[in-house]
Amino acid sequence: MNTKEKIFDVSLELFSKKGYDSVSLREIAEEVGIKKSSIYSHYSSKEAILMDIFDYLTNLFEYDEMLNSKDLDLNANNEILLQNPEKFYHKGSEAMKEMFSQEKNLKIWKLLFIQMHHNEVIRKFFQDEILAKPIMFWEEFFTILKENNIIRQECNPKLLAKEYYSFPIYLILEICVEYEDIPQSSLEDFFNQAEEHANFLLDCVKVN
Amino acid sequence: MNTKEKIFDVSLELFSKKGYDSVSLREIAEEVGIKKSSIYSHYSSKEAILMDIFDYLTNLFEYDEMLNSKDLDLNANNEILLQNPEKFYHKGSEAMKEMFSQEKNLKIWKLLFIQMHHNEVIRKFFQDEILAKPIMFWEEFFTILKENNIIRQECNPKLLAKEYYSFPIYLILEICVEYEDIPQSSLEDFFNQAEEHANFLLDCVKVN
DNA sequence: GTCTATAGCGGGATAGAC
DNA sequence: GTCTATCCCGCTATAGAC
Repeated sequence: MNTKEKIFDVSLELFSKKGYDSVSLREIAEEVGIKKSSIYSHYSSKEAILMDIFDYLTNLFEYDEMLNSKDLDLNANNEILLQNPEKFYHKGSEAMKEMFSQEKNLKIWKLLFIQMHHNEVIRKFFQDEILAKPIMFWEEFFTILKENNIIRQECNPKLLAKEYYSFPIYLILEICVEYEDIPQSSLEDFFNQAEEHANFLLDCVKVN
Repeated sequence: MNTKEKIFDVSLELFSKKGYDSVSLREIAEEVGIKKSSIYSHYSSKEAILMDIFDYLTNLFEYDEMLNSKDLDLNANNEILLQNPEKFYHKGSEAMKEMFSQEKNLKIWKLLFIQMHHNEVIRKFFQDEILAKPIMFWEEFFTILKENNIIRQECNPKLLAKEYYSFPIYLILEICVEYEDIPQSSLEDFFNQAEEHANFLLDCVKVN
């Protein structure tokens, strides 16, 4: 691993634990094993490191979207929906699990939680990618379930979207507040709770 | 209003917008209308201001708990529960609404959200008072409803507690991310959504 | 690319006149 | 209590030797 990659990794690690402001270049350099001025051979400024990490996040999200677009394009999967509603029914909870399957992802979430108030670009990203877009997806999801009479007609898809999504967000917040390094046991517990939530909510609203 | 109170108010305002680290004494002093060194006639350090604000929060929470203890002592209200289950049934949603009835309270939430990663004392407070204790309350709430056969026997009170509480937490997060100053219209929307959520969840689990 | 040395700045905090 | 002046410190960033 070259020095620039080390700087990147160490910075992500420290920023996600303490926040951008509280981490000094000296601290990063020490952890990497160089002097702080050497950082400027790789990055033009401290802010540039943060933005490099942020670009990485952005790409990661776009990559995930690309991967998922096949399975989660709700319109394209209408046939599956009509032929095998039960299978489609739990696609949501699987997607949610996948979202947090990597510890790295949770580290990124924590960084976003800590950093969004400081940096306008990151705040906007959080607002759009973490809050708004997922809610839109779930709303569409429940709308289709409703249209196809899989869930009860008195259900409000917009409400259900938030019912569905607020739970994992709460779990993430819980984890981020509780741990500096997220233990594996906590992740498994997280999955189980998310799964239980998905089953509960879907059972509540489905026809029959 | 005396100078110390001004410093307090200005600091709460600025800290909740930008976070403790990003606010300088110079900035606070300018807003108050004095020089930064004069702050030390009222507070021994910058940290002392934050801790003064934090003490205020702590008292506010204790005061709320005292006020609510009469109505929300679940054991003491068992009679009401048995005589008039419907009334008790919605006590929860009312308590939830009350929790955010003041704009000041939301400002405090925002401060906690921003600041909890920086300061260990505040992190602990957030973890206990904002996350753990309310969940314990709701778990007890749903346990009693279950014992008295008001909600279905297959319900898991611990899960329901999080189902119930994660929704308003999500709403608060949404508001904190979206606004510097929280507009009245957004607060009303908040109440309506919280109410809709409470009705939805309680309808889902009640017997009949 | 990495180092030492240092500039330049802004932060929190203190001393002492008024 | 408020001011001006100043101190000390740690920060980001730069210059220049190797």
